This record gives sequence, C-alpha cells and structure tokens, in this order.
Amino acid sequence: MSHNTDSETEKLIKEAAKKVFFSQGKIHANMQEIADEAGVNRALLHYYFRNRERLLLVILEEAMIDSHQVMIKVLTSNMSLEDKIKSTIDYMIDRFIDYPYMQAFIINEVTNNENSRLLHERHIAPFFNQLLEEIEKLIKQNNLAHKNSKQFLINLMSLMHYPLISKKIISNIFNYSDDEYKQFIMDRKEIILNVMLQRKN
Amino acid sequence: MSHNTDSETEKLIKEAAKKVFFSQGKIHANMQEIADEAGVNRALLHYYFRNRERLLLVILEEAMIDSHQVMIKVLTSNMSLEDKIKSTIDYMIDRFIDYPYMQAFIINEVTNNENSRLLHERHIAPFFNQLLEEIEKLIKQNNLAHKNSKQFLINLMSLMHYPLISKKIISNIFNYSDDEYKQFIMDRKEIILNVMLQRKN
DNA sequence: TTTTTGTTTAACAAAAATGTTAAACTTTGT
DNA sequence: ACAAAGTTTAACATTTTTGTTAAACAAAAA
Repeated sequence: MSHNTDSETEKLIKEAAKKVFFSQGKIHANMQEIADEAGVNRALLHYYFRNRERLLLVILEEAMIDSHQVMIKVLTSNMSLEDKIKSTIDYMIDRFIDYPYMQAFIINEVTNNENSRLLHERHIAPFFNQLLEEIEKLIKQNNLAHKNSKQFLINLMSLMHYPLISKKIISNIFNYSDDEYKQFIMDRKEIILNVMLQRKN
Repeated sequence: MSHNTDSETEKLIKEAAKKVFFSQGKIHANMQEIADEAGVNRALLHYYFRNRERLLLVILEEAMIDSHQVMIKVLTSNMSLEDKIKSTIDYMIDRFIDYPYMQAFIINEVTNNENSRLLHERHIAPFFNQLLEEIEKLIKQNNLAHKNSKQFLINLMSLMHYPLISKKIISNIFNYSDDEYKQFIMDRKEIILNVMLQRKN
C-alpha cells in the first residue's frame, strides 16, 4: 500500500476487519488475517490501533451505532405504522445483507467481553426505552394483535437478524447458492412485514 | 476426581464443555477452562479426546442431533397442526433454556469449520427435506397464511433461537435478572405459537 | 530540498495455547 | 495381592499469536 492520507488507512483497516468479522463471520480471525484482508502489514494495525482489543472495540462501537440508528431513525419518523415497520425492515436488510454476521459479532462481544457489555449498556441500551415507548404507541393506535412491546421488538429483531446470522446453515440445508440465499433474504422483507402485522402472504 | 468408571468421565468432560460453550457462551474457551469446569486435569481432556478439534466436533455432533431431533420427532407425530407447532416450541424452549448459546455454537462451527459444515451437510441437512414436506402438508391442510414452507421454517427457527442467542443483549436492554429473562422466554411459548398461526395475543 | 508522515520489513520478545510424555498415585476388579 | 484402568502432576516441546522495535523506504508537504 502506498501512502494513504491521514485516517484513510485507519478506515481501510477498519473496513477490512469488518469484512472479516461481519461479512465472512470469521469470529476467531487474528491480526494477520485482518492485515491480509486490508492488504497492509500487520505492524500497521498495531500502529493505528495499539492492540487487538482496541481494534475490535472500535469496529464494535461503529457496528452498534450503525445497527441501532437504523431503527430509531425510522421509528421516530412521521410515517404510518406500516411504513415505519416496512422501512425498518427494508433498510436493515439492505444495509446488512453484506454484513450478515454483524449481529453475531455484537452478540458475541457483549456476551464475552465486559467492556463491550458496558459499551452496550451505556451507549445503546438507553435508546431502547425510547423505542419501546414508540412501539407501545403503535400497538395502541393501530390495535395490533401484539400487545407486549418488548416481545414485539424481539420478534422483529429475531425475524430480521437470525436468517442473516445463519447464512451458512440456510445455504446448507436448502442447498442455496449465494444468489439464491440473497433472494431468499430479499423475499423476507415482505414476509416479515406480513408476519408482524398478522397478514396473509 | 476419583476414578470414574468407563466413559463416565468422558461424559463429564463433554458436559463441562457444553456448559462452557452452550450455557455460558464462551466461544473462545480454551482447554484449561473446560478442564476447570469439569474439575479435572487438562491432560485428561487430551487423554479422552486427543485434541481440541475432536472434542468440539463430538459435542457439536451431539448438539446437532439434539437440536434437530426435537423438530422431526414432534412434526412427524400424529398431532393436530396446532399441537405439532406448540410441542415443537415448548420442547425446544424447555430443552434449551439452559443451553441458550447452543445454536450460536452450531452456527459458528458450520460457518468457520469445513469439517463441521460437512457434518451438517451429511447428517443434518438431509432431514430438512423431510421436514419441509411435512410443513407443506400442514400449510395446505390448514390453509395457513404462510405459503412458503422454507420461509415458514426459518420464521419459526428465528423466533425460537434468536432470543436465546441474544440472552445477554436482552438482559442488558431490558435490565433483566436471570429469572426475569427466563420468564420472558417462557412467555414466548404462547407468543411464538400465536405469531406462527397468525392469532391475537 | 528537507522534513514529516505513512508504510514496510524483519527480527525479536513474550505470552498464550496446544499437544506430548513419563512418573506416580488411586481406585476397582480379579 | 496383583493387575488394569483411570487420574493427576509436572515438566516439556511446539506452535500460534501477540505486541514491540529499529531500520529502511516512499510519498507528500514544507
């Protein structure tokens, strides 16, 4: 690599790490593998991020912000119920179809690393209260079949995230190519909406 | 530990490994941590399982069999549609409430280990065809809102597995104790059934 | 042109994890 | 009592990964 200006290389490395962790799901990836993916020397990773833990924490924080801003942005907008849910699903899937293992990474970090859990608790969790209030309003206003906003939220998250996390499993059991898997996920946009709104599909 | 007969220690070690991986979600756990959990010497793990990879493959295979036998057993029984789905959900949750990260382990292994993927492809994936046929029958016979058996299956799996995998996330955002989390999951038995059958709850 | 910044290389130290081995000890069965 | 099987201990070799450093090099900026 030839002399990138300022923080562009930092970004390059972060993107490489995200590719390895979020796209390829290589949860045990070491510094060398990330350096290879970035096409730079391993020493450069330490130059920018000091150590492995910090690099992971940085991309974790960006993933958390990414992931949860999606929902808050759409759900606090001025749309109808259907459009809010629809936009959330559409945007989430479009945004993360190429990062299927991002949620798995977040889950794993929060589960296994106390610092990551604190990061989640401080920066992410508080916003969920806001989100739950919003969902409760939706349920009342639209007389939804679901009554419990927490369960509603987890249902939605389950239907969106699990099929991404289990990309390999799904491809394996249905014998899907990458394109077929992608189509399967795209088809879910409408299906998830219908399930959440209790409609036929 | 004092002189266990035959394969009882083997079992003890496997149970310890399952506790570490499936209950605690410590996906990066090393041999020493597993030995500690089992209360035996690390050398004993090698004595019984030769190396780390084999130990993991053994508990992976048992987990796969466990996990998928649940569905096939219930879904090919003589019950009504509602009871089949209900039994599947009930049994799955009861069986794996204490192994919330089992699915995460399977997913991770299949994603990152070629041998694990082959194990899945050879022993587990074929049974899904059987399962899909069963689901298609159910959909036709009961005129279900869902028409696509594959999407139906993934919906069900999502609603069951994701909330277990994200135990820590859920506990974090809802500020749940272990008991409260458990109750939240137990409440889902009915909720998942209602969502899958498009009923009010 | 000189200086600064970014980057590579290579070598190294240190730590962590894995896998192996031999010896001793304990329990069980014969 | 003896043998066999199970288990522990401790030491060791090997491998892998991490983190550090110094020197050289390239490109941009001054």
